[in-house]
Amino acid sequence: MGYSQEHKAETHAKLLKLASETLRKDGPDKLGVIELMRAAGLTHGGFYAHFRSRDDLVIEALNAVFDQALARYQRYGESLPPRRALGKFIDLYLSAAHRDTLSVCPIVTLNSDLPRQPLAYRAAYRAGVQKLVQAIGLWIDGAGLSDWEVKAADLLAEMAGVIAISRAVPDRSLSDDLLASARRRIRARLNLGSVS
Amino acid sequence: MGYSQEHKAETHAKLLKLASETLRKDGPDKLGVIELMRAAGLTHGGFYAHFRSRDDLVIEALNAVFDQALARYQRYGESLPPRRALGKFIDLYLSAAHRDTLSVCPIVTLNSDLPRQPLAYRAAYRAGVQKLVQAIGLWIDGAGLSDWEVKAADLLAEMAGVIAISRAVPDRSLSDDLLASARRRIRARLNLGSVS
DNA sequence: TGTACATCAGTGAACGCGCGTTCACTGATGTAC
DNA sequence: TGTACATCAGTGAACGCGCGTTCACTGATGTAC
Repeated sequence: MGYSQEHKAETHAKLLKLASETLRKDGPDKLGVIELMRAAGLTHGGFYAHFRSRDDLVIEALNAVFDQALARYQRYGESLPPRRALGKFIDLYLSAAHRDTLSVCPIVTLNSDLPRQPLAYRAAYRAGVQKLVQAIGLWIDGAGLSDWEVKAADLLAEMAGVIAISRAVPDRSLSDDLLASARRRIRARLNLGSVS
Repeated sequence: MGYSQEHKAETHAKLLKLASETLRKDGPDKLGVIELMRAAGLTHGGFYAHFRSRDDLVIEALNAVFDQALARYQRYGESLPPRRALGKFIDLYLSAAHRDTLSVCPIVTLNSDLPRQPLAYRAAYRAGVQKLVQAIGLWIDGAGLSDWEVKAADLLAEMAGVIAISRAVPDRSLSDDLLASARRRIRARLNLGSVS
């Protein structure tokens, strides 16, 4: 074999990493085969040694994007008790830094695109959302609150909405107020106190 | 003139109506010149008698979509005092019907696409969001609540987020609970009572 | 009132371009003897 | 250890396709006389 199995796996991983970045930044429609291979320093024909089709790539990248988000969020709460973890997660999610960094939470980046995409993409998206809901739900449940599933979905919904609007609102100080007000309100609702 | 001025204006209006429907349903990237003209029963070449470019079309359609939403929301509250208007708006927005009807609120439909679009599109989008915030703010202010601008932006953010997540959540009954819980919470927050 | 002309919304072939995919190939390396 | 062969990741030209845009045109109708 001209290339070892590890070499192929490495290339596949590199492609997936690049693809997930593009997906987060530019959405599923802009994730192109030729551009991806160029970014990886390869030529487009080689793509089909790694993925059966562009559709397969998008689905793998969707899964990767949610797995990355999940890992990041879990790192936020590492070695913290559930209430503290939840508070930290909320503060980081609703920070000006998150608002100003495109492409962080896949829900914010993909929520309006995905309902228009093919069924297979939507299934991957929904599975990703569910994984996030369940991870956040663990903290909520651990904090002794009831109805963790509804509360977790609610929390993600509200925070994603706030980030989306905070990016669209023309007035910077209104945008900052929006984030601060949402942080306060959500913390109060979940009995988290005002500072982590 | 082979065609009267009114005829041209009518065709322009028809194109804009079709374009805004496509924009709401399929997003800015899927709003195509050829498809639009075909839908209007015309051939693609004639497009340039009505719009200077596809970009101009998208921007006009963005404005139209927000104007339509604004008009619809204002119709909800017609001849109602502000508190009642606000309550009705919230109930209709967070209804299962809205969740199951794609393409109603432009914020839900466009929020993740728009940040990736050209500057001119984003400007139109932001202007539209601002118009909605101000219209909702009028009700909030009229209901005697402080900080109407933050509260209005907040309200739109949360409701748009809830609709987005309620569409992505695989479990139907969780999705319904999500809507009901958001309605209750938002009504309570704005002192609107539990029934309109 | 009747005729010649100008206007311009709409036509449809053609353009360049980028896309996803195919395919005959290359050539470095692992395997068989 | 040395040689012949098989493998297969990656190459790059080519494909069909749909896109936005251009452009010479058509022909129904308003205007000028």
